[in-house]
Amino acid sequence: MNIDLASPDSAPPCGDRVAVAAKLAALSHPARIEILLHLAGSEACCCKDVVQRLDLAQSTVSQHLKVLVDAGLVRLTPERPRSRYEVDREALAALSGAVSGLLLSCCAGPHSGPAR
Amino acid sequence: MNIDLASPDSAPPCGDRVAVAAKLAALSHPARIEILLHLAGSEACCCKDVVQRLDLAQSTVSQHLKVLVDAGLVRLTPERPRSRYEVDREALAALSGAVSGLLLSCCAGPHSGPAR
DNA sequence: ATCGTAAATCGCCGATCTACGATGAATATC
DNA sequence: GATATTCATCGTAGATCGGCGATTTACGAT
Repeated sequence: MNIDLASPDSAPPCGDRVAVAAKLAALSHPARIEILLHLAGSEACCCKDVVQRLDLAQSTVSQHLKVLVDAGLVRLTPERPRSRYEVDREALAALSGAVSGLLLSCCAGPHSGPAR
Repeated sequence: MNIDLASPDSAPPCGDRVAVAAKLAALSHPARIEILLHLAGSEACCCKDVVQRLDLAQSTVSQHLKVLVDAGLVRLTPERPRSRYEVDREALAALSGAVSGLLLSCCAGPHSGPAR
């Protein structure tokens, strides 16, 4: 019943705690953070680039990429010679805002929360 | 957490990513997000409070709290009648900053340097 | 037609997570 | 002492994750 309606910032209310948790789960693996940073560092790159950089098997990297794509943090363009992966910068910015909103609201103290 | 990422050849913070990933893993469960918000809403509260709020078994809640404590997001004062849990606001603020920095740096584009 | 490459998928395993009930320890209270 | 409360821990079952090799798919090139 703790549905905070008065979300201060632009962050949408609470129904997305599950959604935020899902995206954070996608981010909660060092290899995937590494992949994200690598993708962000280049315009777009293919699976093999990531494999070479990460010292993981190709199948493993493909799985990690899939996790990121499924979470909506990375966009996949399945072109034929080689697929192109690129970070979804809007999604990352939105997630950044959501996480900050969540964490900072926890920092704010017992006053700001509607939980009472 | 088995992390053998490949070459630490990159100068940027790398042990850091593992630490951030670990904290995000602690946050990547809806129940733990809920717990964090609940703790943030009160000065300090005990396990039983959370149990009543979350409709989970006491042992399960205790486990979730332990995850949050181990991740350094919640402080535990094991007093004897009842232990006190409270959010570590500094840690949350720091994590917020780290995550924002990470995500926004990914948003910045093929940046730093002559990447084209 | 055959080969090689890039990527996705499958099957498998060990490890970890989530949840629960049961048990045990420490402290009040009667 | 007996009892109740609160919490941590143990053992468990089932699900999911992380990793790999092997296979499949879809091209392009020879």
